[in-house]
Amino acid sequence: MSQTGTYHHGDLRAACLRAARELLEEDGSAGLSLRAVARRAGVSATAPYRHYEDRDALVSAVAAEGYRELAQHLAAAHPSPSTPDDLAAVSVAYVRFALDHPALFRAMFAEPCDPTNEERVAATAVITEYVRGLVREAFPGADETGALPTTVWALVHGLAFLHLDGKLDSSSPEVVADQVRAAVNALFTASPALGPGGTTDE
Amino acid sequence: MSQTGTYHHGDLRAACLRAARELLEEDGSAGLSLRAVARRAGVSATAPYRHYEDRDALVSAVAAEGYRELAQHLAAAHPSPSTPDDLAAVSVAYVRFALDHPALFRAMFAEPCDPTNEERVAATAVITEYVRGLVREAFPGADETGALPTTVWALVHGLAFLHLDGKLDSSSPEVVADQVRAAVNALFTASPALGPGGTTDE
DNA sequence: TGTACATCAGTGAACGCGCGTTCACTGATGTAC
DNA sequence: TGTACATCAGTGAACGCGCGTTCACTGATGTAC
Repeated sequence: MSQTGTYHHGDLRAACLRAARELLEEDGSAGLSLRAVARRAGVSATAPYRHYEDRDALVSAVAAEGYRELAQHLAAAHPSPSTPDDLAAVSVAYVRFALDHPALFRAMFAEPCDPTNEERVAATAVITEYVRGLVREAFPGADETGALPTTVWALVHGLAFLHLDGKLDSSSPEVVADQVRAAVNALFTASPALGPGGTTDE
Repeated sequence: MSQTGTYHHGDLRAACLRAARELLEEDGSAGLSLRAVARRAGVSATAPYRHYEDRDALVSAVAAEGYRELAQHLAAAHPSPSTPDDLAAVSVAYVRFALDHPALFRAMFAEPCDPTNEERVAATAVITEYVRGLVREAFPGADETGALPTTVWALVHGLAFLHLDGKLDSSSPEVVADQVRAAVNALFTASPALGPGGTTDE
């Protein structure tokens, strides 16, 4: 436990993760290099190799951490939503997370990643199940076809990405939140005027 | 019009665009370098600079082309949808486009891009308006709040990205299409069991 | 129709850069006796 | 409590790479007269 502070770092693994997160937010995924991480952690360029097999392993670790944080963030918004409004609150939290950690969110979702990394695959499975589970538990009856959880997730995920990419008005958190709530509402309240009935023309 | 084929290329601008597209699909956005494009076009490393100011300009041109093609692809699926089923068909086309051109689609949407490039900004505006317009014209009455076009777009966009990222079953085009239709249907047919009525608890 | 010349679209050498990764190494740590 | 030694976690030089971009250049084109 005696750290001279010079040679042995103490917890370089965690320090690398932290540095990687910072670089990601500052310079985007292009700025996330092993050498930059080492530099920021105040350590030689090759030191991180003691803790991560290669660059991909680091990126996957960052993504996995992101998934865990996202799940926590959603749980904090509402631990067990049971009404459309509850679900809207969780949805707002999802989109907010994306906007607050844009590069991290992109790294989590918008990058081809090797499915070799166990930690990452596991973390992905956890968040996937968590999100689906939220909807399923909120509306157990509505899940006959099984499409609802996916629909809700896709809707919210799409909002997150469109905001991230500047395709929607993200000028203030309130504007974003209102828009997310409106969209989720649209999903859960029918638009009677549209009733297709038998308009299928094929 | 007399091309020796050696010195003057003829239409290097277009050839670069084509090469960039190919590289994108083969190696992902990481493979899209100006030098690789030049190599593939059979031209010296610096020749592309005659046609594109820098790498970003090339990427933006690729993205802009992608937007135009996406719009054409959607129009081909259904030129003027007016029922939920029509809209579902267009939605399927949207997701299919993403899955058929994954790296292009990512370049179009999942990458921070400079808003300086006029061509790109314009192309973005066109596709945005096109997509929103589709929904608005299909259901003019339903657009009181203005949320519906965004909701539909976000839903479909989210499905595209979740599929792209391997979070949903994309094993066959039919499976994907069914899922997209189911999701769009869920949006346009209410789930009466859920009716919130007055469950807002805030 | 022929020629002079401006312009255009390429070339290729060169620059400096940061990257991932390897390697043999060495200083610090902690454990067995 | 002291010491020998295995192990662990760093170092730093070095490799080869591909990149974006600059520069002065040159071959081809086409137009004015």
